[in-house]
Amino acid sequence: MAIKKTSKEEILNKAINLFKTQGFNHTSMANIADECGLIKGSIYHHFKNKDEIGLEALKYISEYFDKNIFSIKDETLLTKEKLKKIVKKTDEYFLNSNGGCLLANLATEVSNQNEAYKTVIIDYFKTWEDCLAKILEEKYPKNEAQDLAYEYICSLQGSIIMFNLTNNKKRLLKIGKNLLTKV
Amino acid sequence: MAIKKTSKEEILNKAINLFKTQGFNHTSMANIADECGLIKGSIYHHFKNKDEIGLEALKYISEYFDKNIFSIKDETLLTKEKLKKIVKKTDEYFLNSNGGCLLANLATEVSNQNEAYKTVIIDYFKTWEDCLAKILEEKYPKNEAQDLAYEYICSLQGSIIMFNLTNNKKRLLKIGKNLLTKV
Amino acid sequence: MAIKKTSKEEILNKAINLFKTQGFNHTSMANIADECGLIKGSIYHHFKNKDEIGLEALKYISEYFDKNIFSIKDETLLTKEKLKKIVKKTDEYFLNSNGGCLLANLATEVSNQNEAYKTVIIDYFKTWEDCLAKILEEKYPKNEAQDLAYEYICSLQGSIIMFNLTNNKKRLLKIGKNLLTKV
Amino acid sequence: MAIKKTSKEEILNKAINLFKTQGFNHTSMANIADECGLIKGSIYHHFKNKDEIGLEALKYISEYFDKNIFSIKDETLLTKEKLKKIVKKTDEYFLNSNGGCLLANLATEVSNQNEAYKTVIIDYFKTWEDCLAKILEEKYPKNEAQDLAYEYICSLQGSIIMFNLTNNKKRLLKIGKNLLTKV
DNA sequence: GATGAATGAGCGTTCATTCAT
DNA sequence: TATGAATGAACGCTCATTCAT
Repeated sequence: MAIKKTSKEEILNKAINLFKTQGFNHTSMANIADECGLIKGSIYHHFKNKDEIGLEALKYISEYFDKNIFSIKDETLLTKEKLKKIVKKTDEYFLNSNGGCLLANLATEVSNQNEAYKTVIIDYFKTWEDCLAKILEEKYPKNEAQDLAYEYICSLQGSIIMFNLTNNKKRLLKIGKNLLTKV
Repeated sequence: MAIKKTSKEEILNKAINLFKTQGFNHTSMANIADECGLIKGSIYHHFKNKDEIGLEALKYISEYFDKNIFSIKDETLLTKEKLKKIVKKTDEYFLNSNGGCLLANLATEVSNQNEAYKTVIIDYFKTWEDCLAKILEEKYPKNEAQDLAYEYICSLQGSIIMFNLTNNKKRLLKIGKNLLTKV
Repeated sequence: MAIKKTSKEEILNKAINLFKTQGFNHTSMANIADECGLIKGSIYHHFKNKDEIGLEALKYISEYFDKNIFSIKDETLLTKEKLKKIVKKTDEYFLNSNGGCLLANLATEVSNQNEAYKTVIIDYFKTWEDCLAKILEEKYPKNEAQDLAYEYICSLQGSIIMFNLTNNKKRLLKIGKNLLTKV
Repeated sequence: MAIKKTSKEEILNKAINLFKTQGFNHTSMANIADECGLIKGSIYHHFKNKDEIGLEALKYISEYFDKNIFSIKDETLLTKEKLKKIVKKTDEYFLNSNGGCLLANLATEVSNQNEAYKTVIIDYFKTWEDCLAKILEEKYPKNEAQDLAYEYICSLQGSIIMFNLTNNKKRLLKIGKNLLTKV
């Protein structure tokens, strides 16, 4: 025994998948452990408790967006090209994200009971909005840019819920296309 | 003993509130019973099991929308007036609905594991979309009307998630206003 | 199922026995349940948690002493007779109390971590001391009476520890005899 | 790696403190390791298992008493002086012993389940009693000397329990003073 | 219809212990 | 020797559910 069988990141990835498809409260430590080929007690070698897994899961995804998507706003591209790139990467992410957006899911399922979660989630959506607004400001006044950004994120989040129910890809992609018509 | 202390509807209402604010899986039969002044065993005189409460909760809300909001489409009013009335009632409902939209919440939390839930939820959103589309068709071609309806519902659902996080009423109301500019 | 199989008092008595012979921390809810012919979850119908069982166990014994032993101080008997009666009942109790004095045991095992326990335990020993002191005051000045009472209780408690190790009844009884030579 | 960070004796001392203040069963291997700046697995390089730590802890204290206190009986001093010296050292030990007498504590908490522990504990108290009896025999007949020794130890042990509850030093010291009045 | 007592499975967590590195 | 990762059993506790009263 005592051979290294897993890593913090692997556990996190398996947990994220389970949280998205089964919900946070319906995912047990045993479920996560199973998925990693461990027994549930072993998870505690890597995480203090279940809440910590949830919090680190939220931060993990949040950081993924920061690094891979939101950072595009600072690239030297034409307005339209920047937005196109962001929309493309965002669409790709959610089309392949079985179970939707973890941040939004946990916003509805647990953020009422967990202030630390709530803070990360609010921060994620604010950063997203600011990222898009900054690009849109190249063509729109500040307020309008912010509103457009907000409305896009809302429609996308609503659309992800619908995509989960109906699996209609076209409709999901339409939200991004709509945004691109604005620049 | 054997005094009637409660009704099915009362239990349902208390359960709906708990499901919305705490999530379905995090709400126990004991929580629901407590809220009704009963002990948990007594709930089973009214509902077969917890899943039935969830299902009837979804249907209860769905029927509320059918009767009180979606039916407006058949009233004899000008296009704009009809839409105005629907938006007003919808906004009122969600502004006062602590914890957001139960249908959308359960769509993310449990619909993956419960086909009966999923069916009701899909039907609810379809009916909603058709209701709006029917009105918008008075001014738009069929496809466009359907798209506008879908996009409004998506933005509203996304906006409800944000409202739950930030409590910003103005932004929630903006979604409806946006729709009304379209007619 | 659902037939009444036990009572709060029965659970308490079984728990007391286990706490005394195995220690509080080494007695599991499953141990207590086993002893009562229940499964561990069922215990929670009668007690909120394990700490409550411990606290009620302490109070239960404390009240037994109040009612059956300490109350003797108010009976209309000669000083010597009162003391004799108390010593006799006390000796009987501890000779048949497998595992010693729960109050003293929990004083060493858990009172450091549980203020509520500590309070009950301190109160028990104070009441005991005051009871004996009141009787001894009939023959001794106040201070001396209090000291004699205290020393008796200490020797008895020490003696109970030894009795648990060696099972020497005579030595346990000697402590009471000693006290009686004082009046 | 493989640097010597600790010694058996250091672990033992930390463990003794924890056993006395938290109880044996409530002290985990991780608690002990923490206190030593190790991780729990490392403890097993020094001790076979937790029971061995407990047993060696008991022996360690027992030997301390043998060497530093019980040995006084063989010094060339007047009876009263010998007793005085023993009482002084004993009082000092227990006044500074956070959590009381480990031997007595484990006598109540675990000796019922562990014969090896029980043997060491019984032996400790027997040696103590014999030590005092031998000195008292210089002034008293054998039986009486043994009884006085036994009663002193019992009162002291009971008094240590009370000291832990009330922190009243004076009362603890009174037990020793009492003994000294006897010679 | 309501209650109180029970059940068995499962929860998140901690435990003592093992062992390759 | 020390470490980090693992194990399996047990912990206290909660769950949805059942049913005689």
